[in-house]
Amino acid sequence: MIDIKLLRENPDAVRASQRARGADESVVDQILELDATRRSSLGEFEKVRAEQKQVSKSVGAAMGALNKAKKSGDDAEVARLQADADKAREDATALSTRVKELEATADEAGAKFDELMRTVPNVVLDGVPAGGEDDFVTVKTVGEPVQFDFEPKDHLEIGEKVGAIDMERGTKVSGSRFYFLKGVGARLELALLQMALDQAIANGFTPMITPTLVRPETMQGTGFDVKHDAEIYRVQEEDDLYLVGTSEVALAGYHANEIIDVTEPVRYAGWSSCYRREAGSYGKDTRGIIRVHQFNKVEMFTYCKVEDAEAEHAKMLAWEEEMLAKCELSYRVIDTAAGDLGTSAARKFDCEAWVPTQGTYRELTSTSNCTTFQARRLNVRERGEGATRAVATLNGTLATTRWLVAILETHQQADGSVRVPEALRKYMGGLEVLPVIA
RNA sequence: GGAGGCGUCGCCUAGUCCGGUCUAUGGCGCCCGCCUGCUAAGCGGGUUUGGGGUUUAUAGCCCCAUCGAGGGUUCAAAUCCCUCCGCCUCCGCCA
Repeated sequence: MIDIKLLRENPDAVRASQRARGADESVVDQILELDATRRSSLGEFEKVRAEQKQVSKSVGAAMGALNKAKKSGDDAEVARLQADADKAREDATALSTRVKELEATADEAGAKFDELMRTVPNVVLDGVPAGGEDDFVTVKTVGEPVQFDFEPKDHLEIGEKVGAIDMERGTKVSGSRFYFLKGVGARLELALLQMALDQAIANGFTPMITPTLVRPETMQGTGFDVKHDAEIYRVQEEDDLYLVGTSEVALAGYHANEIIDVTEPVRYAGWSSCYRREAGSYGKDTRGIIRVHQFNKVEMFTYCKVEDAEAEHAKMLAWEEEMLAKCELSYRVIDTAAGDLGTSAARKFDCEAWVPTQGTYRELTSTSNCTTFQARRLNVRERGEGATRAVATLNGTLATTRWLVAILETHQQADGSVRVPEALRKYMGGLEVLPVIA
């Protein structure tokens, strides 16, 4: 959720952001109007409510005096006080009715306001390219696309040759886009994730193995729409739970409704399976493990002061690049255009690795600066000068199953074996080459 | 799965049976001040969070909500009723 104060004080900033995203600018004026309505109806309700409380309290006092008089047996006094009490009660009843009406009006105005506020995506940061998916800016390109003196095979063919991937049986057991990683494939993924976790720990992240089923409010707080998002798997027959598409969800929810100390950035590295329905991607990336329903990931997640967010974002990008370098991959970094940012992100950098048989760069990492947007929804705050305020949250990918695609293809050799990148060897018992077994 | 108990403003706690100065008690911790060579002790004050209003404005002041969450009953709910969430104990089942 964006900051209503920003929208009130600088509506043009929000309009500009909406324009850059290709989203509706008119919501700004609609919200300003609903905000005014909401505040005036709230004021009215509170005024009458205060009155009602006064009168109601006087009923209490009258009852007390009445009971005292009854005990002392003064009949004339009892009659008089009884009349007072009845009168007060009558007044209170009338006010109570009025309060209920005003409260209903105020609640309605508040609900309308909230509803529209929730539809507004995060305000993009200065420098984010305007436009849609194709309007990204390439920040830099690192390494050259690998050249082969033989015809390179795609990751699945290699994966099968070295006994790393079994798609056919994955499909048999669970359906399309499911797979088995076996033998060196299983080892390679664990090596990659373990290397990512070690790097994260070295950089001050606390390792976390997170829940992968979460409640609707956790999902929603992170910025996902559980009712309409076709990407989310739901477990709803007996339990109202949702399978996460990333451990970001659990890590963002971790400090929900808390006031935390972010004098220094609080960093978590989440290790989890991730689940995505991949609805609407029929026919796209159907071969191999590039687009699958279930994969594993090590994800960085930071809570920090909003002033520190951009610096932290740069660090996350650098850490992602460090991982790519260790895997000896060629890649480019893109600054995602406003219209292609998620709801929560104010800026997003993707690292895309070169995939030889596709002749293109494919996304391996994504790091988003969500500024205070997620924290406001999840109610994660810090103590500031006299008051509390929302913290900033950021996330970034350190490793995923998809990395195996780029690693297998980039480091393949003429006979179909695969050279293991130096940095990964110690995580694979010193193995230097994945040998051909089929 | 069955039966029961519990959830109070950082922590502990009074209040809940029987609704009405509860404007939620007291202690610990923490903050400010006083006192004192220093420290400790002592004394005084403060100490949930969110929202609205007032103000040039941080402050200050006024108001509303907040006793796990949400509904309900009532002039009035921490207190009575319902639903949900969480924690604990016992029994059963599975490992």
